[in-house]
Amino acid sequence: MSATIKSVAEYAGVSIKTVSRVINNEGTVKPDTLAKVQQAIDALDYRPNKAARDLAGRDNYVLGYVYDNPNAYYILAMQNGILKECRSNGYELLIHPCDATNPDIIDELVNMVNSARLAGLILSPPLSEMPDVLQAMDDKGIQYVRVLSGDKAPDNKPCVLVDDYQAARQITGHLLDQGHQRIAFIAGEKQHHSTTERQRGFYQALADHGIQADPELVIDGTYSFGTGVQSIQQLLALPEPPTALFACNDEIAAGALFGARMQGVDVPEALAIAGFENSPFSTQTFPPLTTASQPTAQIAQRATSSLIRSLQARKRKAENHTIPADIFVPELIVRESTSR
Amino acid sequence: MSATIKSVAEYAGVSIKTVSRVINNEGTVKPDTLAKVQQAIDALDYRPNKAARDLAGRDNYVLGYVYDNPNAYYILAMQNGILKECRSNGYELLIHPCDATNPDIIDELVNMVNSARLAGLILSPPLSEMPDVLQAMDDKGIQYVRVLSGDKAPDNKPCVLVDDYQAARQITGHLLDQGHQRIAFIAGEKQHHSTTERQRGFYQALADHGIQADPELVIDGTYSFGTGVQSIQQLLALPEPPTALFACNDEIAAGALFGARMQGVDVPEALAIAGFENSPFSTQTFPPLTTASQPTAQIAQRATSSLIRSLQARKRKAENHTIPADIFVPELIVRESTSR
DNA sequence: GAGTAAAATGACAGCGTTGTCATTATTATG
DNA sequence: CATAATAATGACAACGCTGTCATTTTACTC
Repeated sequence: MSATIKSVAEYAGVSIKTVSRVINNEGTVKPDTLAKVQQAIDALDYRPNKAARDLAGRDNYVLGYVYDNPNAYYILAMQNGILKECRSNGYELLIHPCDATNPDIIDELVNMVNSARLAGLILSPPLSEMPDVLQAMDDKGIQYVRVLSGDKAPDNKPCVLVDDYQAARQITGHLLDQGHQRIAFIAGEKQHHSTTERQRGFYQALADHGIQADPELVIDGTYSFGTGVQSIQQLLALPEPPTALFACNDEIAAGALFGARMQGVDVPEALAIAGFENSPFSTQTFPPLTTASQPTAQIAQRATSSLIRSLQARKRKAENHTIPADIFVPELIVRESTSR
Repeated sequence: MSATIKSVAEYAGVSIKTVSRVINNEGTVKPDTLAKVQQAIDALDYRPNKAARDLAGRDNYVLGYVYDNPNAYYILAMQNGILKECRSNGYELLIHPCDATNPDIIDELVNMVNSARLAGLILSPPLSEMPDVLQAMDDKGIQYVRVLSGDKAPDNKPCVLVDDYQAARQITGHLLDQGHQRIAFIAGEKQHHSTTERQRGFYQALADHGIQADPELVIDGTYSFGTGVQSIQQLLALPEPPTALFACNDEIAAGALFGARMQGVDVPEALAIAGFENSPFSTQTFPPLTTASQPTAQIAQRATSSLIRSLQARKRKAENHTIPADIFVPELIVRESTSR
């Protein structure tokens, strides 16, 4: 039988409430009392019973990860990062897949948070970028942290930023450095900020080099292999086809690579291709794809840690405890698909 | 405020204990009482409070899903299926990614089960196929359910079977029906039973048609795009190359498709290619891949339900409550990659 | 050193469920 | 039809913790 708060209290010669104060860092315990209790906790190898805490306390020590994103690798990496941080802080994770296009999505989320008594929510794109969802969470007083694309926080609510703009600028810059002048861009879903940010970075890099973007070379699509295949056909059929392509993600890039091969166009000799996201398969294409790597698990971990800290701060009524937003810049990974 | 067992009891006009009996499937409730309670539960949208159950009861209502599988789609599908069943039974899910090649894996698992007080474990390949892991679980009295490849249960401990053998036989049969005689096979990791079962099905189908398998046409590899690319080069370089290929999964098939194109070999005209698993990208290759679809989420759901039932049975001391193993046969999906 | 404010500690009632055991309704038996 | 055996239901005390509020101890003032 494992130790309970009662046995710790007896061992330390204090009341259970004092032990409770110690384990919750309430800070109103005298240093020598605290030492006694700490020692008792260590001696008995006491670990608070989560079920009892949840039942007795106001909040549950459970965080929620809500996602709707077709990219399984991304979700899993997020999940792993969140999990890691949850574990080291005694929190548990509730996973909730959902459909962001569902008109009742807001009710669904509010319901879930209430019925599972979640302490807070971790939101990734596209949910983290839906104003009405965020508004509803604010209205209901539900704590959350967002992972979103951008180079500065849109407001002062907790978020972790992924600077797709900067990374896209670097990738495009890399292509330009290789001597390319006609560079095509294939976009993903416009609802994802990542797409617009990457596109913004693309344009900025061209501007940096004094190059006027050719609208014919910019194609809208979805984050899919199919988009890559179709778009590259369209691009190669142009009177003056591009010599390089920046695809909004690796799946599009892989599709474009496939499409180019189908038309007998050599990569990278006749066409350089860069992707984004550093998906596992980006090393398995022939040639391997130049891409940008976002440390998704690390981003998730940071987001979770920031959520937990703000949760604890709120509990101690430390009102204006603002946590500065972290920014991650995906790192350029050069592989053979853009060799000279 | 969400409904409690007390409000359900009042609504149904019974005692809270009777409601408890209903939600725990204790089976000693009269049919019409049960109906009344069920209706009250539905009307009030009651969901048992996990913390209270955990605290009051002996076991925790938490299941664990332990996985080590490179295929993100598979994991996510499993997870969704498990989650669905967990939710409808008031269980929670603890996700635990791990590395099956880690020598301390067994300690890691036992530790995790104990410290999180898990009620049971859901194991998928390759963990579900590691005898020492299973042995350790048995020794420690940890309940589990396995998802594994096979056409009959290897023992009488709970499992859900995926009949890769039968499905592989069907795919190979489909290729044979198209008139192919020289059919190649590319295998995945031999540690995965799915590989050996699929290979067995392949051989059986050939034997069914009185064809002797040519060892030159059978290549060992890993479940990866790269294996596909390399293997197909090797196969096409043969004096008498195959006219059809059965790849052990879609990733290999996609690689083979890519490799064939690179060599100027048309698919399906000069080479028919079939994969396995019905991965999301199998519709996005050109041409789309013939494959076999395992309803992974459904399999996971069934496995979870079987675990939960056996957990409840054990609780009621119903000693020899054996649940027959479910068998799922993946379904053949014919697409253009094997058209005549 | 008395009086007061503030800090530290404790007593005790829940939280929502399950387990135990007592009670009541139903069925089977002679 | 009475009685025993069994099935169905209920009353109530835990489970281990936190919140509230009362009480005690300490620090500070004049």
